Amino acid sequence: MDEKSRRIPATAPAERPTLKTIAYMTGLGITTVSRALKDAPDIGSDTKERVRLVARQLGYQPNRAGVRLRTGKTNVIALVLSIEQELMGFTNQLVQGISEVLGGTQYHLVVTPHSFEKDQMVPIRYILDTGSADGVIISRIEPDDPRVRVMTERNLPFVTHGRTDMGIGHPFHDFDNEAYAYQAVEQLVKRGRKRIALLAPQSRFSYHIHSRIGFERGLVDFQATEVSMGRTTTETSLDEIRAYAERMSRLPEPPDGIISLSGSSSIAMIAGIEAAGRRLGKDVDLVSKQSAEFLNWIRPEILTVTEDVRHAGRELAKAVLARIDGVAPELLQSIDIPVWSAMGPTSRAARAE
Amino acid sequence: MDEKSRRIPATAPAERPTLKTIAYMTGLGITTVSRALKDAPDIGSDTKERVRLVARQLGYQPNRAGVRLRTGKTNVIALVLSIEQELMGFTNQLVQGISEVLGGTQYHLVVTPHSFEKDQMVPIRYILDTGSADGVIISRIEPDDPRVRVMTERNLPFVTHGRTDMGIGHPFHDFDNEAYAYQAVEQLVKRGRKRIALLAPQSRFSYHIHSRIGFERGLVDFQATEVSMGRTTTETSLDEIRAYAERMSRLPEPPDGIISLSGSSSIAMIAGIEAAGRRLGKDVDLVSKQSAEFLNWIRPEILTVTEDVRHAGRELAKAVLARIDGVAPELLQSIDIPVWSAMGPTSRAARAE
DNA sequence: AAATTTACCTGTAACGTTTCAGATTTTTAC
DNA sequence: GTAAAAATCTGAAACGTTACAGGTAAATTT
Repeated sequence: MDEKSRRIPATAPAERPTLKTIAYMTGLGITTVSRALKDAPDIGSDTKERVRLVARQLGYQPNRAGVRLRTGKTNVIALVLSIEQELMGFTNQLVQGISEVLGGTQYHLVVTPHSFEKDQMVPIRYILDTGSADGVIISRIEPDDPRVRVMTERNLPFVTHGRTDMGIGHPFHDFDNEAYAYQAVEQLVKRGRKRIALLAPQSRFSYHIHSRIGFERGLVDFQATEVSMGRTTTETSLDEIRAYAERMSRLPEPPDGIISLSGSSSIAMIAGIEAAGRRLGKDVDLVSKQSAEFLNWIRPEILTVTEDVRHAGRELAKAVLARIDGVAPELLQSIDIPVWSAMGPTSRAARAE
Repeated sequence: MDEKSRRIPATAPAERPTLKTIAYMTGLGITTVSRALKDAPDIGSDTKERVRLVARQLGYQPNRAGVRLRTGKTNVIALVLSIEQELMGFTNQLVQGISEVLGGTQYHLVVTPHSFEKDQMVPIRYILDTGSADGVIISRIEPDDPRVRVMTERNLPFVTHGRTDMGIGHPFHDFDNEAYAYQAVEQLVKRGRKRIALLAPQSRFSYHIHSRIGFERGLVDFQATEVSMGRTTTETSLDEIRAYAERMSRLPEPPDGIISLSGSSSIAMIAGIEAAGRRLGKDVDLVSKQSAEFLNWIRPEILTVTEDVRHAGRELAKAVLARIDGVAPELLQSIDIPVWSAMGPTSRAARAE
């Protein structure tokens, strides 16, 4: 009775409205309200209108736990990431792109990282066992990918950022790394380069193979030769990449063209090359893919292709949503082609030097 | 009866176990099982042991929707991000750090971006209205931040990446930008620099103020003068930063020292400085904060402080979890101090040139 | 006018969990 | 040997939702 001992303090938020609230306010049954909000055919149109009005007025939002418990629908998209992902803005862009699409829907984005390559399956199994997502987005795809196999078997909608080679028609979005590598060779040969090195990802990834194929096709078509990068990949530590690049640059016949699949690796490459006294754009040309526009700020001479990861995020999100809605996997496959950067504002800086 | 028309195909996953399953297998009541798994004091210790054994055997995981519906506990931490966040790996690192901590718990990480500064409150209100998270992590903090106010009022556990000045004791983790700016001036003066410019974030952010304070204190203590950056901030587009840096570098008395609060801005600064024909380390020194080690790969001469955003992520996650567990906000406040990079491997590259 | 159809609405049950208020058995106290 | 206390266990109810099986009244058919 005392003012201070009230259950509900003055600042308490209004109780969250439920179907019951709306049912009470409209004088209808809970079922009717539920069906009205779903635009079911057996509800009168004026009733629907009335229910919708009240629902809007109250700011009704369906309780996700209720829906999930009853129907199993989580309204969650899981983004499964390896923590070894590229540093330079990749995840950021991907998340932004996905969110752009999910923003207009009831879906939430849950980010689920896993530590090591061995644990690849852990988050997938967790999602399968607990039913904690309606759809999954994975990256760092391998040609024969166990994650793809198990999600296909268990009928969990998913999309891959990258392609597999498993004879399973699944949704994917990919960047055309084959075309990139091929065109990169072409660009280098056009600049008179003949001895070319390819810094590719680890061989287990699908895009290693794609870039190798494009690269080798390019070597043949444009008549250049390969200089080996040894065991160095884009996953190698930057220090080691730098060291390797320096050693390679001091060879009697060093490469005069280098193609890199990763922006951060390129930074280390440049350091190594220049440490050996070779000059970019003069002694050697570098072609690099990047996920954020930054290499040309540093060295305008670099030929760059910026993979639009944000766009990839949008495509991936749209694909997985469509898959959840039952669209055939074959209709949810897309590939981005490389776009070569025109020399940007920094080219002026270069000329001024 | 026909093999093909069975309800449960050979590949069907075993039904997910629930408390009911365990109750049935142990011959106990559902309540008992529930209490046993929570280690409640009114359950016999041998019963507990038995229940735990069966639960482990079955791979029992509590149904999150059930828990959430009944208790309101979501087991979700929401990371609220502005899409204008720094490009170079910031989000990535933050997410990784948070996940590292959440990985050992029942909590999931939901990433909730919002588009514009105007919409700052939208995701917060959504979370409050729908109870969709047990805790919230926000960044880009303002001295008087409406998000902090409303979450405090409504008693929603949260932690800020940055400090406020509202007289509200709330959990935060921050980088000591004041110390950074102060020490940056010191470093520059030590190198004989006297006319110093500060590229700070927009003035509405708390860390603008902190860096200004440290900067101005440094100017006084070490007897240097300021060269204005005009309206240029770390949020200005890279093109404009470059243009401003170039113009500034062509002044009759250009700055001989520049302090930058953002790694990507520094790239644009460098481009502008060099476009004007000035040389880093010779005519002008640059001090920069960065969230990933990359500036010294590019220009070894830059004095860098790398903010360990991954560590920040861990601290933020730990703080918000502790806050959920009722730990006093005042005990959940931490500040990282600047760590100046020793010249790394690239310094060799620099010397070799 | 009766039978049938149509249009519209609704109560019950269930999803998996926890809280509450007991219930039963065993132990302790006297 | 009985009363009280302690130790263990449990069913019912509720969180918010939707599927199901039906109910009622009006409109249509015959």
